[in-house]
Amino acid sequence: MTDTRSTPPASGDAPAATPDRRSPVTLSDVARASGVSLATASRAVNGSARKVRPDLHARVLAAAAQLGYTANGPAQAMARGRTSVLGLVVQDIADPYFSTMAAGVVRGAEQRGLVVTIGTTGRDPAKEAQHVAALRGQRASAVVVVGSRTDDAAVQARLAEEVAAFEASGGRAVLVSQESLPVDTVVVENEQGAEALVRALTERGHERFAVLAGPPGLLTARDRLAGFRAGAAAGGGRVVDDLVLHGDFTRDGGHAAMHRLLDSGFDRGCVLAVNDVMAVGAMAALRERGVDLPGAVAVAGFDDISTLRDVTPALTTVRLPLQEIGERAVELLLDEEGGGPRTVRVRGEVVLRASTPDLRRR
Amino acid sequence: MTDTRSTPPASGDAPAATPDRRSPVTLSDVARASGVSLATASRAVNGSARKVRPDLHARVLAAAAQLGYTANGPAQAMARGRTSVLGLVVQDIADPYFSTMAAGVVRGAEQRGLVVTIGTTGRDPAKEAQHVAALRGQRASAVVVVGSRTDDAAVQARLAEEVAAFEASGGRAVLVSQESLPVDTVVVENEQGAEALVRALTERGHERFAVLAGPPGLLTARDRLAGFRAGAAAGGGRVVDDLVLHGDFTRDGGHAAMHRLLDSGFDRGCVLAVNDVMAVGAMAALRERGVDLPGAVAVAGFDDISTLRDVTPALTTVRLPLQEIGERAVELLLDEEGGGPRTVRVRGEVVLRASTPDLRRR
DNA sequence: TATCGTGAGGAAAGCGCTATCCAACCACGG
DNA sequence: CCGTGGTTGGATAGCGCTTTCCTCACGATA
Repeated sequence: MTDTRSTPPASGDAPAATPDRRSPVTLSDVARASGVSLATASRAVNGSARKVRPDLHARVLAAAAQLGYTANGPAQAMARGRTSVLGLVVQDIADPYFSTMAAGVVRGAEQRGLVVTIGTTGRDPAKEAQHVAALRGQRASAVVVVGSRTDDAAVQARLAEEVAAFEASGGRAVLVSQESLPVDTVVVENEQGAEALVRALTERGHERFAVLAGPPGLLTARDRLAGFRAGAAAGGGRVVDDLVLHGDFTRDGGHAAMHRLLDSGFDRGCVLAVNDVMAVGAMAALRERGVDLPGAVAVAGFDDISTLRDVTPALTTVRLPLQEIGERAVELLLDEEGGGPRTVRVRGEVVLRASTPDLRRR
Repeated sequence: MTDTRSTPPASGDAPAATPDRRSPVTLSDVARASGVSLATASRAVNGSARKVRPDLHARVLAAAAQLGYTANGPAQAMARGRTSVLGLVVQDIADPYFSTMAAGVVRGAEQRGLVVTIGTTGRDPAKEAQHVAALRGQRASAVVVVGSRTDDAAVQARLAEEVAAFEASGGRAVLVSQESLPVDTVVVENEQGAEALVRALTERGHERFAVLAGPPGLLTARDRLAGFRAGAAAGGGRVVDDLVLHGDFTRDGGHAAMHRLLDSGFDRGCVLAVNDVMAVGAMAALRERGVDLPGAVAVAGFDDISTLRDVTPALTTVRLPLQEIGERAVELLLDEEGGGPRTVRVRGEVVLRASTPDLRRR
């Protein structure tokens, strides 16, 4: 197995390239110019398994640089039967959760000479499978799906089917966050993180918890909710069922849910949001209603989105190494597969900040 | 490797497609299965200029569906001489400024059946040209470079050269934010927006302005600074030169610059940051030093990053339609070119919030 | 010196698809 | 009944590159 990637070894700073040439320079041109055969030129320009005599090798490279040769990607892809494309599928690239992860994927991919394409689903899980299918048509060599994890069995089955087809056609696939499928996966330990968060809060004297729980069908949200419950129970506190409100997984979802919670008479306790943006929405709602934050109502989130680290009061949350998750996904992609599907588990780290004051020291 | 495909011509077998087929189905398979020539199959499967008799057309489509045919992207690209890839080059996809714009580009591209690839420069302007070159090698049909706009002439020249080469090879290019090059461009009216912001602030009674100005070589930052100066002058206020501090274009850059500003004795006035993330960093610094915000020191930013809309006090800024900019760039790309390079100008809108109180009403 | 193994260059066969060119075939009009 | 366009299918020539094979030269072994 050669791991000679096709990354043009041409040093980035070619001395006198002439990229203004009109009709594209082909490898044949290079071969002709350097007086070797097409085959030799090909072997010299990319790192083939076969060796080329040093002087010829240098001559070809020089000619390539002089002519401003750039390999024709599609042609290479076709001859090889595979592109060097990594397809990334996310819900919404403007969402910091996904864009941070994407940054990790892009970094990992660029290091390895892969091009990243990005597809978005706009929170429609059915589109994930469509994107994977399209990527298969493009002969992408890898795909990373940062999933939504719904509980819609038909949708999941469709995705599983497409991912299987993708792998069957020779590509590698990694899912982030949905371990139910038989594929390499990076999972976030949502439940464990949520539980640890609430344990830390009960230690600080918080006892009465409300939850802004996100959409009912979203497994990520559900896991976090379960973790909140477990943590509360373990710490002797409790999550009152009446105080579990569902809503969108967005800032506005949190904002609306918090208003509803206040409408229902809630005016003291700790509000746990299943992600940071919802928590921030909740804080906005509390401010609008003139509630003492964090005196009367404390708030905590999940994710530790970096652009949200400067809200006031500083938000207690569970830090997820989002960028690292992206990088790990790429690693998983490129490592030789051992046996069955592997799973990388990533833990969050509880970060206590001012939005959840220590009640016992007060 | 023989490819004796045992394509079962038995039709009407199962209505469901069989995407689990191992060796990829080619157009030849479809042609054979439907009893037409390869040429006809090609014409039927994609929208060729040539017409195909309706019954044949239907038969080919049926066979394609039945066999689970997916076109081989690279092969099509090679035969056509062009892919349907739009290359997007940004500095950092985790930065909300770029990710929001990227979302606009992705949306526009997906609507038009283009695949978006994303390249990042990590704030190194020289990498922009490299990415454009690579995209040319991939025979991308379009490229959008969201630029850094440095004043490094050599770097700019290199980019101009690569973009020209890209266009010469038949692709379309659009730059965002750097109008100095002879290419279609979307420019943000930074100076105008900055001036309008400061005018609005002087109307509210602000008179003494400090500026967190970003890197000296960054033209975007420089334009905004110029706008601040113009606005202050017009409104009878002033930007004291001693109070113009340079630093990174990031949250930490703003944070550090604000600390320096406070160290220098600044303790009253309005701080203008050249972007929102710097403004937020500055607010954090003020909080750390116990400065009355916005009482003693007011703060304003630029961009109106949506995840930053919930900081306290709410940040006065200039709203930029980031997502729309991305979409406009794609439009520019696909429209038939008229004559010379076109320029789309986008204005910002001043948004006054609590971080810059109205001094006269107080 | 004759033979074999090895290493490296060259010719050429595709990769899967599009597009050009040809050949049928049709419906007319003369 | 034959000539003329106008259609539409089919054969086929590539697109630019990788990758077998094949060949040849060279040095080592007998």
